[in-house]
Amino acid sequence: MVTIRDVAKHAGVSPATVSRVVNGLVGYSEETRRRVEEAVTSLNYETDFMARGLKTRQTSVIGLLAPMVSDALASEVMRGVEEAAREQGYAVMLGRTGLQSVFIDGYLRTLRTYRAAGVILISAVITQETRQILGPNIPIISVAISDRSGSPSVSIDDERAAYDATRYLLSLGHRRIGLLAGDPASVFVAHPRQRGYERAMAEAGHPPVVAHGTFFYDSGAPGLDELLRQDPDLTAIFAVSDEMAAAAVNELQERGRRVPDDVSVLGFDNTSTAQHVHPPLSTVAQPLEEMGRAAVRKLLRARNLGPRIMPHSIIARGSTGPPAHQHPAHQHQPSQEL
Amino acid sequence: MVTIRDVAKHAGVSPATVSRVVNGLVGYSEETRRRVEEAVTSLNYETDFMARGLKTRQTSVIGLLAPMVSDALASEVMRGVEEAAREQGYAVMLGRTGLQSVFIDGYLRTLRTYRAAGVILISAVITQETRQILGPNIPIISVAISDRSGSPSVSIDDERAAYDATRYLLSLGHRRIGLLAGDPASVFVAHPRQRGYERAMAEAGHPPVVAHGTFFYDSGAPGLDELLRQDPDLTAIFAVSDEMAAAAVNELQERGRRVPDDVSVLGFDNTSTAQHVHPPLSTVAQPLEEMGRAAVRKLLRARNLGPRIMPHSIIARGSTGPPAHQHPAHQHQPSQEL
DNA sequence: TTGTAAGCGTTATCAT
DNA sequence: ATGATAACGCTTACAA
Repeated sequence: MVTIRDVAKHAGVSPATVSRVVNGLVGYSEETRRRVEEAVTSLNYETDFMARGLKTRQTSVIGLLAPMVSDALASEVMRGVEEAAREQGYAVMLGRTGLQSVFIDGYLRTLRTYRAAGVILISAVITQETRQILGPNIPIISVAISDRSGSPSVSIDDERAAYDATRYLLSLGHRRIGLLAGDPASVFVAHPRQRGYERAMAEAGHPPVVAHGTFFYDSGAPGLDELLRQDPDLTAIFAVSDEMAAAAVNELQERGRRVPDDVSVLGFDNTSTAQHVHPPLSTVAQPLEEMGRAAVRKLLRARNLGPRIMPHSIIARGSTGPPAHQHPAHQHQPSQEL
Repeated sequence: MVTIRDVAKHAGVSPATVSRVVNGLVGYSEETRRRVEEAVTSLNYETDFMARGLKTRQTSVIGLLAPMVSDALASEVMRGVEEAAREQGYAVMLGRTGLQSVFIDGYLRTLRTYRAAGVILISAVITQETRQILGPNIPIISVAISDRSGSPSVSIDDERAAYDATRYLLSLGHRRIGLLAGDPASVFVAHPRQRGYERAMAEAGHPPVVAHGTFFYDSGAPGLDELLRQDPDLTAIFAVSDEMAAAAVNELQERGRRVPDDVSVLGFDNTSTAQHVHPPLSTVAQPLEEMGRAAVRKLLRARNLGPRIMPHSIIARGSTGPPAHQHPAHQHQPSQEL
């Protein structure tokens, strides 16, 4: 292995000077710089991160903790994180965490002993304990989750996004809109999304119709079933994840109902799943990749305080449209544009 | 920060002894062990990986390089890698690589200076250059790619799997089977999969019908179009990725053809995509997660030589069935079980 | 502008 | 069975 001393010898300077040049500090002549750089390339020298880390008490690694939940979502964020990290010269250390915080603690500890430059949490909330394990020197930030604690975070306004999405369905003329919600106990974003829906429905004077799923595909069909049991005349389904929405579309068609002619379906997150169903899913988009990039930048800046809210948007694809007509027994409602 | 000296002092022994106990080496009395362990827990001591890495020239880091291609596939493998690594006390350092090897070289260098314990390559092939950058001390292994070079790898037999898949379609009674192939130039598995299909078709005495896509969803519809142009009477489509197969299913239905009644569709990889289409995709399954786990184990064993072939299987779901009947102009072929 | 030297926290060698 | 001590390769005061 070629060390900094080898380079120093080759360039005829001291190790200290080599270190200065390599790290772009000040305090050497142009001529020296040239000679050192020549030596570096000709010897193919590379800084030993272990030695540097031991000395500086910092490494260029960013810890990235992602849950097993909604892989497609985490994948998008990860892409953004990885790209931004690479551009800034950081490596990404990956940990997959379940819903249990058992693993997350372990990872946090590992990250601390590796002297990580920072930690990014996808779809998980920063607790007191989290902060405590990490100690005061390692910053942490959460992504894609509406954090109410005021901790550093990058996310959309989930409540508002769900509200807007419901308004969108309302503006299409729908009145009987069912919510395929998530389990608030296990997934944090479930709660604000449900609140947004309920607020929009309340404002419009329509009763909410809610069933709970797990965010995963498998829970979509049973959830739809439950919704339809509560109100067989639903003309629109709003699912808080694309996977559940996709399952709803497929199950609806299985039952002989056309999408969107008979029932509209709206998803959430704009993951790749949304485009793989037929018709493709209208959905609420989060700028996932950009959120990942933003998280890295925010983490690495000194001022890493408070939440950062990113814009959401509603992408209308084929799975939503105006309602055909209400159930024969009910009054006919012409579709209305808002 | 609490160091090994603090523990030594607390336990009334030397740092060397603490090190021996912590690392489970020999050379200390039962009584000493007890005292040291008490000190470790009561001081909450944790080994500094940087210092250890500097000294031992090794860290418990496994580098994981995944392409942007077919995210769902990489995700599955990653899960297996991450789990196995954690169980063995290793951390995973993630790099996403494009199809270009530009990034991969950079990551390899980073991994080397971090003194990684080993490197896992998903869907990418180990080249001479790769090996050279890594040096002789860091083992590397590729996953989910049929490597012909004899380098360490974990994969299925892609040629054989495609052959078996085609035979499966043949056994259902299909004669006119189109292949939605991948681009052999950009994705390595494309080639053996195409060969397997061609071999099975040749043996059965049927002409191959081939169109090329990119493995991604978007290339599915155009690919199907091309296939149907070559032979409008195709009764089965075999796509070498689930994404292309999903696109084919959707496009087929868009054109008013029923799946599988009019046309059967078979996918490849058994990613989550396969279950999100309607009807759910029959597909060729690779034990992706298990392959990830196997890769970690193989990497960490001393004897890490040659390829390891994992079993593939064909999962019949709703998208395949016997052909209804041939084109009216042709002879009727009763469906036949093989 | 440049060099010397003292660690960073650990492990490994060599005594005892 | 245990302890001194010397590295590992780097950064950083402090000197010059």
